[in-house]
Amino acid sequence: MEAKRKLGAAIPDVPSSGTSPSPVAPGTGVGSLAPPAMEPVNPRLPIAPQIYERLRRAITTLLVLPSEALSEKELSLQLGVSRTPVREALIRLADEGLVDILPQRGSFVAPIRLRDVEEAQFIRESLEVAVACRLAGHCSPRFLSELRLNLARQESAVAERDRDLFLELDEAFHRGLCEEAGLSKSWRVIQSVKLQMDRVRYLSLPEPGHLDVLLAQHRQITSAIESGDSDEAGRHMSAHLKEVLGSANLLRQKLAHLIEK
Amino acid sequence: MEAKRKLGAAIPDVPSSGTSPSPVAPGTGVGSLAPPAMEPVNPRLPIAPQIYERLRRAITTLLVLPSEALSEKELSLQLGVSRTPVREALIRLADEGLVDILPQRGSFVAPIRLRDVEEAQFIRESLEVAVACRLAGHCSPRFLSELRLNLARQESAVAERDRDLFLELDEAFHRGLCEEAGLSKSWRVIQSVKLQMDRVRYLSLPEPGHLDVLLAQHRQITSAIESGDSDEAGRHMSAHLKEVLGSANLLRQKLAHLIEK
DNA sequence: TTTTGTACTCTACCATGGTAGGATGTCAAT
DNA sequence: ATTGACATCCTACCATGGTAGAGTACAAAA
Repeated sequence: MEAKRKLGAAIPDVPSSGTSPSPVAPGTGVGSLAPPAMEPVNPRLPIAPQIYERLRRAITTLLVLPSEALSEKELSLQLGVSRTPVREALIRLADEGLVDILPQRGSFVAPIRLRDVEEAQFIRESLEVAVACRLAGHCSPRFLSELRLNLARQESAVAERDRDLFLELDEAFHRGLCEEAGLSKSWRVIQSVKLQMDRVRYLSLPEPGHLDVLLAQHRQITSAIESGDSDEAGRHMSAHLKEVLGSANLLRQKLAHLIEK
Repeated sequence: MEAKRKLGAAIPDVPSSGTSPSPVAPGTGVGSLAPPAMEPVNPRLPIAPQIYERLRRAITTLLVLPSEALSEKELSLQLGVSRTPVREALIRLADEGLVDILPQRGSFVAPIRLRDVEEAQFIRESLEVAVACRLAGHCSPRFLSELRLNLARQESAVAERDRDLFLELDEAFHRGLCEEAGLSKSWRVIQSVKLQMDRVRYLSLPEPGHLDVLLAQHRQITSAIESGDSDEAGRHMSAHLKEVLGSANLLRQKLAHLIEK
């Protein structure tokens, strides 16, 4: 049974040596200008979520750029599926603000709207501050040790300049707080609005001291939660999340061609 | 050939006027096994959103009860459309937690999960408290007068015991705060999670003094915002939103057959 | 040169048929 | 009487064809 997938691994599934040999060699130009060259889907699993995941990744990593067209037909051809699951994926992406669907005209990668990024930051901060406040002094020892382990791994990631690993651990850190508080739906909301910030974040160059600052803030948040100081936990979380957006302002001029408004 | 409906229905239905009085008495239950009997769609407008809207209303007003089956085929027959837009509507409702889609088994109205209702309340409160804090002292005079007008209309609605009108004005009140703060996406999130609370709220019988309490809280919030007292605005908003959920606990026993966990 | 009408192209959108898999009822075997 | 296998039904899911509408390019008229 290859359909069983454990939850918790942030690594996307790799259909390693898929059952069906793709008739189209990816990257060799099937006739389009700049194909995203995404991996083919696994036909044994529900297709629509796979399409969604691939498109989401392609958009947040700027593999496809804002205002680029996302044709149902073209995508279905490239991915070797019909238009229906592609359409379902596009609808969901449109719900999350990553795609603009213009009826009878086409679907396009949404521009980076600074307004939306700032509001996403507002929503995330509002929720996570409340999560931190609620969590302060109500953690299981088991969870606190997990948190400390995560922080230790963050430290080694910083030491090794492994930015991708750090971002992964960062995500696990914040998700863990929500789940320990029994607020899984809140994390879903955060994740949804965070997509708007991810594109900007992906562009922020690895400034040397930045990760150290973030790690230090993670430690402060953890300490405040552990000691049960609700206000302090909220303050540190607020400062931490403001830090993330700070990099966006630095990019404003540099990315004028990608940003709207 | 159900596609040949081009010239038939030129009658413009009223999509979201909101004031359509539902003839369903909340306490008596729907009683019969009668089908939802929803209005037919307008084929000139995009169909899928119309289906979504009708189903959302039917679920939040308990016209269809939890764990009831929502078959794509059956709904498409009842509404006179194909299964595709029905499916798209169901997917969106599943995203919002009002429908459970079990692959290859069926789609069902989600049970009222008290956990989810409480978390929806948490999310809403976190966001709206932050909105109120941000808004305090930063309102245009024009908006404040609008707010006062809304409060006056609320007062007359309370005087006339018009609960539906009050709920409508209540929604406009909270939405207005978000929009004045330039946080339209936040309102979308609030609206999305509020769906979980709406089913419970729809069941709360009209206790005589309840609307007066809510109105008084609206006034307190407005005053705090007007005077620029951020903390006070947040506190009043928090108390106000906690009040809404309070009725849920009263219903816990009464609705055990509708509520899960 | 500017404006307008028109044919064409491309798109999302919907209808509809086919398919795989879970659920259930029936019947035989123990 | 209980249990197991099997046949049937029903479901979501996907593939695919058709349709109307918005953009666009070009030609004709002012």
